[in-house]
Amino acid sequence: MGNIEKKDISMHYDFKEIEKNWQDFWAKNETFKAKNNSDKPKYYVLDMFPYPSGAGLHVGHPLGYIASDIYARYKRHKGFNVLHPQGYDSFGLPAEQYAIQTGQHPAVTTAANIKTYRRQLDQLGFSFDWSREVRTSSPEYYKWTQWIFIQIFNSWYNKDTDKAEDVETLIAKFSADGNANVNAVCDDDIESFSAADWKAFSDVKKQEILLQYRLTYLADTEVNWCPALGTVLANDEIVNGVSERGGHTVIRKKMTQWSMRISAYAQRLLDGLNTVDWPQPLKDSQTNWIGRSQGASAVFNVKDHDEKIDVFTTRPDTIFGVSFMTLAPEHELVSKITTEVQKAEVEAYIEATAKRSERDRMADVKTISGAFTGAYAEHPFTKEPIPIWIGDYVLAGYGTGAVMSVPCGDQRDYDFAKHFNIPIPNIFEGVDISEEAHADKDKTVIANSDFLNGLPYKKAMKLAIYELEKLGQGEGKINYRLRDAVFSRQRYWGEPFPVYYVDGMPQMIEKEFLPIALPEVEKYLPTETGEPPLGNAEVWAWDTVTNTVVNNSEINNSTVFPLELNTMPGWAGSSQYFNRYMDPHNENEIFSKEAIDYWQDVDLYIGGSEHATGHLLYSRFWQKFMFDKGLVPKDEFAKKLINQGMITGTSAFVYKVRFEITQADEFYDRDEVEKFHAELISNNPIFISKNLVDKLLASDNPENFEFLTRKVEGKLNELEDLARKKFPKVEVLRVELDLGKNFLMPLHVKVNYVNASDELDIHSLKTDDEFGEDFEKAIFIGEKGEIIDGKNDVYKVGREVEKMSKSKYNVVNPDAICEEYGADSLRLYEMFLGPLEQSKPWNTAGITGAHGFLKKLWRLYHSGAEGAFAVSEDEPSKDSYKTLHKTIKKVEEDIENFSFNTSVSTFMIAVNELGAQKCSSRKVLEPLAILVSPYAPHIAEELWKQLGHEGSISTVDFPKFEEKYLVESSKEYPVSFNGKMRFKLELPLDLSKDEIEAAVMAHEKTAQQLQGRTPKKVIVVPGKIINIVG
RNA sequence: GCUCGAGUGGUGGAAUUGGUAGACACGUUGGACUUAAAAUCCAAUGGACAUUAGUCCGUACGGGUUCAAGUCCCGUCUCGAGUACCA
Repeated sequence: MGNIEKKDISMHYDFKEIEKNWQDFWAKNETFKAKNNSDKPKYYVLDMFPYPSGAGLHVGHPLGYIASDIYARYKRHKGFNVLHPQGYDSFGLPAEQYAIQTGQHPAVTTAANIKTYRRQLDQLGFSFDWSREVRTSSPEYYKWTQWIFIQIFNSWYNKDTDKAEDVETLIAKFSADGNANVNAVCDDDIESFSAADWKAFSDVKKQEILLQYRLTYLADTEVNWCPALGTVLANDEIVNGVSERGGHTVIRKKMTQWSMRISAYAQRLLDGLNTVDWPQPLKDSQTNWIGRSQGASAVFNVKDHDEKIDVFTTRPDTIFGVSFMTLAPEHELVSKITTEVQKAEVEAYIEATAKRSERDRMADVKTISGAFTGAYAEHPFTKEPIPIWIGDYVLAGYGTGAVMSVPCGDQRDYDFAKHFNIPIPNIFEGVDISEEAHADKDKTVIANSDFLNGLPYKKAMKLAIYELEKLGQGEGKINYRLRDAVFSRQRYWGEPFPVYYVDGMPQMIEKEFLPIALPEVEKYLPTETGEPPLGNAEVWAWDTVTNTVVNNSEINNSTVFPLELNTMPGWAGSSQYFNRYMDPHNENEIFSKEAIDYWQDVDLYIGGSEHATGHLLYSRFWQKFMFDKGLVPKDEFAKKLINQGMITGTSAFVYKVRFEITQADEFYDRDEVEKFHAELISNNPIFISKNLVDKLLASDNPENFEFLTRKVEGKLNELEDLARKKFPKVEVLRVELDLGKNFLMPLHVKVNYVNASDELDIHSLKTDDEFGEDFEKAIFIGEKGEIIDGKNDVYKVGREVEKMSKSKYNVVNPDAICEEYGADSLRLYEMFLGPLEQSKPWNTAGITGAHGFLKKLWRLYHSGAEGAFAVSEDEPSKDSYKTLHKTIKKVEEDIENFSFNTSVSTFMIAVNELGAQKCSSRKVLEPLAILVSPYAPHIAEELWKQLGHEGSISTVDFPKFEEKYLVESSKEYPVSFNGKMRFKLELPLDLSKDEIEAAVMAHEKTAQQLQGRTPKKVIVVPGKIINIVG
């Protein structure tokens, strides 16, 4: 052998060599390391934090990363100091579930997964500043998550200043005036106390009271408990009444949990949406989630009791239509007011509703159920008695958990009243309510309502509130659907709380002793006594003398105390990571003032829309909190946000024909015969090609089936022989095609065995490691109807767009694409597929277009002998200049508009044109390389180097567009007759309207079109179009 | 049910203010090169009729505005996403 010819890199487009070289170069030179100070303006481009899953990336995942990378690279060319970091949201359920099953420590699996992720990200050529990488599961990082938790704990929300303040200011108020004049967001059931009371309270009592005000607090809450996962879930982690992860049942349960008082920020979270450039659907879903509604609270006294029922209503104008009250079954008054007679019924009802899971409750919304308490409330105006019911259509968690039921104006109240035969008084003028409630507000006039008679909705509403306030039995009120967020998880693989307990009261650990590291445990399941997994830790107690974590055996509750056993939820680590990236290795502060003052906020944030009501809401909440504390300069962390669409898969199907065996089975054991048949059929499948499928489905012409039967006769006979050998005593034994209704069975096959023409590689399928055996004896009938044997025919698969998933065998791994076509091709193709925000199907076949483009691009710079690098110093032709500047203009506009798909087309057009022009001028090819560089950075760097430049292309100035190269002297006008384009006419652009009209009318084709008619009108839009009407 | 978003060739998609519908790419068909294949290059490619010149239809469907509508207005249908007893 000896001399294997070493190919000159300049000779052909060797993407493997090029991509590897430049990835090494970038890493070695830290090309994309961002400085925290610069004369350049800053720009912060961020991708949503990835969870490093075990499965690695498929081609759908990098879509957003490619877009953000293009934008980041573009901004560098435009003279910005760009921050483009990446890291891992590495706490999470999958690693823990794996740990439970295998005993493998989640840290080990997580580290391995991160390694795979990193390799996959690196091979795509992203311009991340890896020196800033963070991992939420590393103690250096979660130290600051714990620190933020402490800050939140030490804060309360002052409604007077409308911001979070230190609890010290609250304590000062308590000491001075008690709590009567404190205007705070806090628990509802707070007793009032004077300054003297406060001073007299025990220490524990004071702590208890403060907990009711803190922005994160410990309280008995109705939580969403998921028994299968063994943990509570936040509202956004439940989809359709089951857990988002795994789809497990969720039930309501009362538990002591940490909660975040996000409800304090409801209005500001709503208002902030108007200040950010985020997609409207995302804003809409946050708006819905926060669920602001304006109305009034009204107080109804309970007859023969001291109790009051506080309700929230959006329709105080309908207060005279109240004919009953409904309380949620969980409402605290229920047990107090229920009469002896009704007790049994009410208790039975409460028990029945408590048992139902969230999903059950949601599933039968239509079933009306409830019970009468026997008690009556008093109408604030008429003083009439109103029966009090309970019903599970009233939610304990919304408003006050009680409603004033106005059946004539609310469909749910109406249905409930109908079902239980409760009167339905009509308080609307001229409205028929015999069939359904009248929920319309506009054009509604109130009647039968005392002082509200004759008033329209808006006026009645104001007056009703005024009168309620006068009575001291209500006031105008705004209510939010947004609940406080449960912040405890009964899990191992999450941030430990920096909390220990003294007399049952939570105490924060001082900042200088953080982080409190996750302890080692024997097993990752809850303890036998039902405590969270940290209950298994042996070294999990806090020594207040040494300020260290010590063995549980040392707990004495005087100096050594038990630590918190819950961990923080998944969103804890991702709620401030974007700020930590600004100064990720700072050991003394979460980030320095200089860093945050320089970077300010995220300029562009790209990620999936699935985070709308989770991460993106919690992050905004924490940001606003940090803003209140003066820690960050902006109260919204991301100016612009884009949701990239999903890439779906294009599944491939083969079609199995069913066939049957008819026989007499009286000589043999039935089960045995059936088993044999089943095996015979599954071992000898017959597949028919796509067009035969279409033919058979299109008509019930029996000839098509006969044709098919003839084709497979040989095989059927062979099977019959096998069957006869096995069961010789059977005389009638026939194998034939099943021509019944479902004669076809589509089966997924791996998409990588299908080529661009949808032809199946049968040989590879049959030798597949996983499924080869299933197809070994299979017969494939091809497009022409031939049994495939070598190259006599081809088998075409059917295709269908489905979600990319392992079970559908349509997952495409970027590693394989990079291997065959290179990262630059993959990047271009992903962008070329369609608009970023839209979801679109992946089909590997199309990548040849992007790859072909790169080869053509390469050839432009390699027009020398045998493809050697060659550019000329000659002045480019006018056409080449025009092509270049047209491209600069379009690409710049496209990137600014995030329309990456159209700029790829633009590049293709440019290269096609320059190729046709035989352009090899440096003056065109140099700027072209820069234009392409954000999209296909490796090839651009290589070309830049060959053009004779030192160093990276990445910060070279973006080419400047010059209008003068596009100025034209003439235009090819489309000439339309009655709006239909008939021919084209080249005319100078400096002609006046009249001159254009004259030129067109003089044209022979015009006469031909008009055929002697006189046009009624001639429309001329100079530079655009000519339309002749007549 | 409610709230958004979208319907354009065989496929992904383009069309900037209402102004040449289908750019660009895949696929398909034919051709060149080759012993052959791959690669590459050239040509055609919305449909129907005519196969020279042309004509008609065509952006989910039905109306409307306009010299001109994929684009604007009204109504209908279909699909997708989010949300779901929120008083």
